[in-house]
Amino acid sequence: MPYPAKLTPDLILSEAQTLLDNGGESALNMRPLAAALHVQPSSLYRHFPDRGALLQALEDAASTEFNRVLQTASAGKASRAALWAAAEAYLSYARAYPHRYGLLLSPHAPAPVQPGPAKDLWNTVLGLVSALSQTPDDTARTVALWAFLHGFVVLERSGQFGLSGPRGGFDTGLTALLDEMKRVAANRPE
Amino acid sequence: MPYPAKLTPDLILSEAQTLLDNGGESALNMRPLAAALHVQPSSLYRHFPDRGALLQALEDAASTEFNRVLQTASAGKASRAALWAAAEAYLSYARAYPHRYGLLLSPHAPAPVQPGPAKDLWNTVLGLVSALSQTPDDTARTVALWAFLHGFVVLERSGQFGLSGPRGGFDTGLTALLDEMKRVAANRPE
DNA sequence: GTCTATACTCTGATAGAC
DNA sequence: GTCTATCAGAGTATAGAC
Repeated sequence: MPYPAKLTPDLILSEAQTLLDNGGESALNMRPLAAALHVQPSSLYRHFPDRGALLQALEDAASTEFNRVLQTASAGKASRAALWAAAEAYLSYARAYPHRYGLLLSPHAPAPVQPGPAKDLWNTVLGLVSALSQTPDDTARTVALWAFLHGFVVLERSGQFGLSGPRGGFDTGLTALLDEMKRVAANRPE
Repeated sequence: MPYPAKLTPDLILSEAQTLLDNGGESALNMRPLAAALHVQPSSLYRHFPDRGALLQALEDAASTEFNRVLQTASAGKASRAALWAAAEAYLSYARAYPHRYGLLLSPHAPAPVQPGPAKDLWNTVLGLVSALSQTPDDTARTVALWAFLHGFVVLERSGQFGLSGPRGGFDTGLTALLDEMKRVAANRPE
């Protein structure tokens, strides 16, 4: 009484996504994945050359998805509101899908210098920041904002804050960074 | 012709520190550690009950060391200069000892809510921030600054920035956060 | 294209001789 | 207090039957 038992890349990826979401990268192993698909581990290798290929596929999907989330959140808003909304969406996504988010900034993740989904994601934030600061290609402020957002996500997740403080820290820090961008824009046409 | 061959907790910790610094937590394993000490793996268990105890000892040492570094860097400076110096020291330490730093913010690290070395570290930064913002127990701004610093460290390390931008992002972001603290202080006696 | 069976390497940890 | 020997488990990946 074999189950559907027909393996396709998409079916494998779907189950792999579930394992990733539940237990993180370290829980995405070939044996449990095969078990969840009612298949022997060796069968997976007919569809993906190795575990790394599986992770890469999930990583690309997460980059694309995350990028779309940020764009949707900021679409049609004025520059400061757009960036604020994107920042909120950033936080929400990282909370909702911590392990997908973790995949995006894993050590082996390709730097966003090379074309690809990660680069697209970078460009989305770069565009929002540059619009607010009215500074073309404002990498410095993009880096600063991204560092703040990522650091907040990581610290919050690791429980390094107590129970108080985190949310206030987010609003305070974000306000400080966005206000500075706005201030620069005001002084720019000088 | 056995080597010094006498095992002490400090000797073990010293070698463990080397392994950690070279390859991170995942490189700190009992077999390589024993080999480096010219000893059999089982011998280590006479001095440490398990691997976790070893990691905990290294983590406490790193917290204490890091705290001392920040205090030394900021000692005797005016509030803004003190905080800026501490931030620079934070970055330098994380760059110089990435794996010790990584231990401090590992998922299993105790939240700085409980007394201990981690709490002391938190209090150091909290004190510097509160002095500048002239806001007692200013957890929100401490969280914001810490998030920024940690995020910057992580992103820089993972190569997520290109070759340009990082350093400018650090100065820009730090300036924005510290200026806001100073501004709040100015408006406080109101 | 899935199966059985297995090779290989790594991990932490323990029992008991000396 | 270090040793030999071993347990028990994890992991990725491959060969070859069907």
